[in-house]
Amino acid sequence: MVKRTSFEGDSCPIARSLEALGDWWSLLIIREALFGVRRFGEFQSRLGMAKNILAARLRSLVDHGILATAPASDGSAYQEYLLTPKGRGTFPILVALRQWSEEFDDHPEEIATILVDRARGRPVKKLEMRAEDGRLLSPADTTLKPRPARRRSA
Amino acid sequence: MVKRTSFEGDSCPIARSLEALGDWWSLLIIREALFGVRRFGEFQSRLGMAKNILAARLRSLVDHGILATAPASDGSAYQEYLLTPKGRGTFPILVALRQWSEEFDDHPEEIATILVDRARGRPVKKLEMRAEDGRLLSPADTTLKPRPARRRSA
DNA sequence: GCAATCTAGTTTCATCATGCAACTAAGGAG
DNA sequence: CTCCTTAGTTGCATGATGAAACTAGATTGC
Repeated sequence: MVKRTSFEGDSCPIARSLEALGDWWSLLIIREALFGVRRFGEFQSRLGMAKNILAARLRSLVDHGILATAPASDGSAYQEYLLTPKGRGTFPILVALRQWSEEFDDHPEEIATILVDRARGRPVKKLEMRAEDGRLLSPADTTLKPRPARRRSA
Repeated sequence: MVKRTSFEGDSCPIARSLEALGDWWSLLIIREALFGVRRFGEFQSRLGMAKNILAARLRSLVDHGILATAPASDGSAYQEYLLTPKGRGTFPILVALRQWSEEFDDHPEEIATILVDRARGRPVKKLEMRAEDGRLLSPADTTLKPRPARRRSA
């Protein structure tokens, strides 16, 4: 087998996420969907990507439960693609990618938009990692533990 | 040109991040680096990837300023790959991917590890988006604004 | 000091994925 | 009924990926 390696059976949750999101287009499609884009043609024109690739990605995202198809809301007989809760759950990932670019990009002047709190128009605060009790954590303050087996009584 | 589209000139910071991180292996290499992996052979054996691909990815990550090469710390004449601050700055992205998988994966029992606060051994809190004043924000509470032009006097 | 081995790659070649362009079939507009 | 739009699929050229073989310099054993 020379095909692209799949992370589907991998036990690492990061690899498992990448299995669904880790190609060049999926996260950008989700970004558009979060902006309210629903129709095939609108994804295609806004992202400027080839239609066959878009069709393949949409199918993959539906298969992974990130998008779902529904009859078009404008009354036409076409369908639209809507984010599921799992799809909306990717929002922190997109925010993390955005903030990383804002902080470390070599040409930040080329970044066109900033994410702001709608009520105040002020930038969203940097994502931070905290312990259950609220202490701010750095990478070095964390470690990995084996996942505890699920108890039957729970 | 039929080559893979590049997001390098794109004005969206998410696309720009994906330019550096958006392939199948880069984030996993960074994950290992965060665990302290530094040497070519150790990346290769832990990730189980082809050596030519690993060499290409390491070169790309160095080019993007995410890794830097340094003489090996064990005194040998080989070199090692160390995360730069920009590389360590990807940690929230990895945490976001991990938490998304933990929350939405269809087979969570296959996930082997959980990320915990080292001091208490308790799971890290979910990343949350907050306004400058600390208010918790949902995706709908945010919007995009054009980036303000940088003032010269600043 | 020299042969054997290890490390960190590069090269080769087969296969897969991506992307453009052309094609198609069902819907809608007039 | 005819034309245009939407949402795809198909074909083909090219780039990316991966397994395996190869290589050069570093290290180790003796």
